[in-house]
Amino acid sequence: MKLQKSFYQRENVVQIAKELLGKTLHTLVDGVYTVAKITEVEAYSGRDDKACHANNGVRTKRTEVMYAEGGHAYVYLCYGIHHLFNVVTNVADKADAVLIRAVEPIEGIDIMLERRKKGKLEKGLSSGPGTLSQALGITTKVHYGKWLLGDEIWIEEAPNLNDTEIVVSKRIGVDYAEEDALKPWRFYIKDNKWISRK
DNA sequence: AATTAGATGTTCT
DNA sequence: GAACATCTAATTA
Repeated sequence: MKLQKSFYQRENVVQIAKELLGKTLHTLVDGVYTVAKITEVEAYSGRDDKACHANNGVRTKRTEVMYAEGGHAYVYLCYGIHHLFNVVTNVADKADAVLIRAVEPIEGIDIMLERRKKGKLEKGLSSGPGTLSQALGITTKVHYGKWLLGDEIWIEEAPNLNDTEIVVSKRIGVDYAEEDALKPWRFYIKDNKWISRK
């Protein structure tokens, strides 16, 4: 069962980010189906968060989808190489989003190995925001602005985790955001090996 | 084990 | 031109 609009369009991005842990991310690209469990996420807020690309109304071609209603995919190119996948949340014009940072491969593993040019299943296959996108075939070209209730990319329901199974930390790679870099908005599943880093 | 360089699109200066 | 929500392979210690 796909997560519905009502899940994405709530107010609290941080809460949504937490609840995404343990859910499954599904992609169907070029007729190939893959599934992976979300193990690590980060929340970004469109207001009062210097780490967010769309902070305080910054509106460019790249950030445009973040201003759409919750339930769209925000995919952008990082360092000119990596496609990073985000889920837009909240109602239109708020520009909140959740970055998916790591996943655990569930289905279509042979396809992921091929896309990543790896010989065997190992941590490096999909634990990291750039590598997970490559494993699942997510690209800016195909997925930027896609509606998450369609049949190319979507997330399916799963029970929420207990707080005791979730580890909280500050976000990765956002030191330039001054005091906002300290926000405890990164969450990952405790004792799961599919994590970008401790 | 830790550090570094190189890949390179989009945005801002 | 510089910085950036990164990853990998190579080099140094």
